[in-house]
Amino acid sequence: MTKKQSAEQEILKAAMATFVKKGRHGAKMQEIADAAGINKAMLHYYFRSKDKLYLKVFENVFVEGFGSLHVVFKKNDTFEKKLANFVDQYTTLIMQNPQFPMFILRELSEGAEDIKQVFDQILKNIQFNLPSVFIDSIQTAIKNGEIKKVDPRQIFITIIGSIAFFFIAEPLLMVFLVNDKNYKRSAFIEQRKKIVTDIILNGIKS
Amino acid sequence: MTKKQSAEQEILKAAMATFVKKGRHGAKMQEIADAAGINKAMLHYYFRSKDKLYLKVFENVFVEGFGSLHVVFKKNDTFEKKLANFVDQYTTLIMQNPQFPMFILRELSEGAEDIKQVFDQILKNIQFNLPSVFIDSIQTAIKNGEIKKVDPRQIFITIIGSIAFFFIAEPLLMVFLVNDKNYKRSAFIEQRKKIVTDIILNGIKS
DNA sequence: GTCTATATCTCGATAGAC
DNA sequence: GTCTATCGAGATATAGAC
Repeated sequence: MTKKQSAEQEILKAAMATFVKKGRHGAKMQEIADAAGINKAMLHYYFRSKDKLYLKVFENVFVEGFGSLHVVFKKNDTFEKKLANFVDQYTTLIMQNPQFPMFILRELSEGAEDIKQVFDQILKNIQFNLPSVFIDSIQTAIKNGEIKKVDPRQIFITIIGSIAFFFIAEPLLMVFLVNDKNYKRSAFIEQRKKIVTDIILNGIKS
Repeated sequence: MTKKQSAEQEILKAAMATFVKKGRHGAKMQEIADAAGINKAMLHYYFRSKDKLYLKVFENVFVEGFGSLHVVFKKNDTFEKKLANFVDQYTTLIMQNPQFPMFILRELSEGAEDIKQVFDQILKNIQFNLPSVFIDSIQTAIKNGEIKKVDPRQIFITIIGSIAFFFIAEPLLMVFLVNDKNYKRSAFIEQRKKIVTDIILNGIKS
């Protein structure tokens, strides 16, 4: 039996799906209500306004999607294994919600003031230290002689970008990949994990 | 003297800036009119509707921003030089309009039907063959023994992603980079050209 | 071609019955 | 808590004078 969720949870779920797909202004309250199978007035009853609902969604997406990602880096291990592990885990995480990265980046790129404030607040609350954990780890690997002396910030961006870009650009990439009879999404993504790890590791190892 | 452009051109220019920044639904006609220094009614006079203006903007952004990019690959040269050249040129191109990639990907990700149709039409008209030129070039390099046997589609995505991701994610990355007193955007981007080229080349060379 | 005024419509929000 | 009906703001679009 599918356990009936509370109306509030149903709304939030539907709102996440709708905002993630269409963005802050593209998504309509009626559309969210329909997706939740709930009357439009209830959205206001539970969340007061579209803005408040939207900000709640943004927070949820960020925390659910990326909040615990730095945990992947806590192990003591060779940089090679840390990298392979991270690429694998991060890719797998995104695969579950392929539109999350685009949503976060899109909303930040619009530069709305209220989003900036909420975002700062989120970062404080969840102690989102992925970059520093990451960069510390890279610096250690450089000192150990595992990898070449390359600006850790650049390596960080290259790793994250190599993983996330596929999902961000997927609708565009599909235009070209879909001609390909060999294209199978899940296999391609699995292949991608390995290749991204290989390229970056070979690209920076001593 | 600044040569006075036609009203139509002024509108299109303002519409591009506004839609690129705020997206299809975030941008308002009044805002565009103000940016163009032209009465709002003129927007409808020249472009009939917001939808039509928006689709025109999408087409212009894509063609202006990426339409001629494959030209960079026409030279007969080593793969190493072709890659370095491409990274340099593509980065420089995006730097002139850093928000173009996000705009294109964002609008495609929303999956609106009219955009899909216009997009198919654009691809036919401009013969956007960047991926095939790219992939052919990679396949040749594999046969020559210049680089390892790696799926060219994956290499393509990695190269494009490594370049574009910085600009797509810039508002997010700034949160972390800005603490850094050493951070100078233009220098960072120049440094990035070299590092991306190095990582990928070392990552895949035989 | 350009502008003012206004019509039309979409959508977020609320009132009030149940 | 939930629903129907409706309001009102704001945005697109048009009419019509110049």
